[in-house]
Amino acid sequence: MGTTQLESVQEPKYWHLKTVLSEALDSDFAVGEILPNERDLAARFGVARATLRQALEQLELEGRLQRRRGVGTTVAPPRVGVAVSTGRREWTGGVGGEAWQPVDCTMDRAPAAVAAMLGTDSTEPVHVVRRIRATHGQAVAAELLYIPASSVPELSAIDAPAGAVRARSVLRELHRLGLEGQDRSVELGSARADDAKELDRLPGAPVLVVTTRYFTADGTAAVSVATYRADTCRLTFGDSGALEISEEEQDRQAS
Amino acid sequence: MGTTQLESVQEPKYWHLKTVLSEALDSDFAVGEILPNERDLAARFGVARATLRQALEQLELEGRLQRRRGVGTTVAPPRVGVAVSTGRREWTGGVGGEAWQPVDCTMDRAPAAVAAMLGTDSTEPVHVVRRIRATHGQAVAAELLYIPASSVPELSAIDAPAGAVRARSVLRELHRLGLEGQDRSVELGSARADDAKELDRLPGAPVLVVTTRYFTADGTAAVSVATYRADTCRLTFGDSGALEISEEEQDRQAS
DNA sequence: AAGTGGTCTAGACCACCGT
DNA sequence: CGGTGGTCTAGACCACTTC
Repeated sequence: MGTTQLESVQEPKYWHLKTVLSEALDSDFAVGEILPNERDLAARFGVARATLRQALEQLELEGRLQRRRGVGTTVAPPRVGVAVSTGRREWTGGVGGEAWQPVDCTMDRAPAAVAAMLGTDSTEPVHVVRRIRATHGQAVAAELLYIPASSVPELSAIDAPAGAVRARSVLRELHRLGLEGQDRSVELGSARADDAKELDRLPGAPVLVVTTRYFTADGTAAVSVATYRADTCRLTFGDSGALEISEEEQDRQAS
Repeated sequence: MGTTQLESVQEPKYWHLKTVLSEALDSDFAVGEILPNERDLAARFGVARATLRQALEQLELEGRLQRRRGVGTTVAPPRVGVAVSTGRREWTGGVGGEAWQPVDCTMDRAPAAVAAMLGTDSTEPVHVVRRIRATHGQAVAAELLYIPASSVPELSAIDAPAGAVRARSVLRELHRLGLEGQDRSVELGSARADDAKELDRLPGAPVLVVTTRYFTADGTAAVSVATYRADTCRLTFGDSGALEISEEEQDRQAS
């Protein structure tokens, strides 16, 4: 051998640990089952707790585990597919478990990045609608919708009472515009404190940030920034007439 | 000693640290600039290196920083938008920086999850085409394309030499089928060792996993599993005639 | 060889949940 | 209250890159 490297490259302990645990999850555990606590697990594998935690963090990132402070670590169900399709009826939203639920509506300055997309002055206040999306009774996404007052001129005179009621009227106005198209992007982020609270996660939890621009003939009418729980969600996109899997079908497959 | 009276707020140190660093990145650093090393930074902020690292990890996750072992920590450029659109000409791919580059083609068993989507027996070997996608000279994604032999019957007799040449001929056959649609999903994952190597990252690095099913009239013709670097990529989807931003435009905006 | 980030340890205390 | 995961420390050594 001499100068050549050892054939078995040294694999980090936490990586090997992750593999072992992953296989154990497949064979020895059922969804929802509680794992031994971190101190016991670390002792069983003969590693420090920090090392064990590094493996658990990876598995949680991959949606295999769910950890809750004060409770324990459980085996997570498969990720739920969430449709982020070219939704024609996006604003209204069905009454089923799929719906966006308006929570609040305020008037505020848009963040610089959003103002740039809207093509407005960043000091000009815009309508900010907060919506929550739930599936199977679980909150999966929190959204902030930014709508320049100029996009919904009818509303400026109304000045409805704040809260969900006003949110709905803004959405109604927006729906009335007749949107011509949209433009989406997805990237990884970490949950802000307010979003984390809505999603029942700790601040900094990994999220998929979906940014959508809504167009009318006049230009960008609104911008949405939606943060989806990365641990529990798989975003699905319906392309070119492909069959979009329905919620009911998913439930059947799961059972 | 333990905790000093760090304000009355119970904000974790690493979280506060992340905020401070993030603001410093905005004001005091240019893209590409090298930060002080972790030991110095930790000392400067009066925290343990592990705590400082927790903050850096978050910032790297958000695409603000780039860390390389043996080199240092640098300020990352804004994430590059990568089109994952309803690509009609997906198989061929232009010659520009946007292209998928075929690397290899083997015959192997598909993973169980892929076999399920293909609707084939998981023991039946399929063509496995490996492709790399690069933008601006940077590898951004690694893909495995699974194609049942039954989808490309013309090819079974040919048995071209392995490698990129065979990969290209398989893609050509697939292109000839006339695909009717596709079905995409995006989720968070961690890079396998082989993908990590292609993407110049460490194993376990966060990636966006884009799974695509390609349909013909007969059913699913192929399944692609592409892993994009989550730190450097923002996936963009062209919906319903929306303007897809071109690479050239992005470059102009960046400057 | 020197310097960087990556891994690992063995503790400690804190915040939160259930009982 | 006891038990859980979350944060934090002050070290140590390793793998890698660069000079």
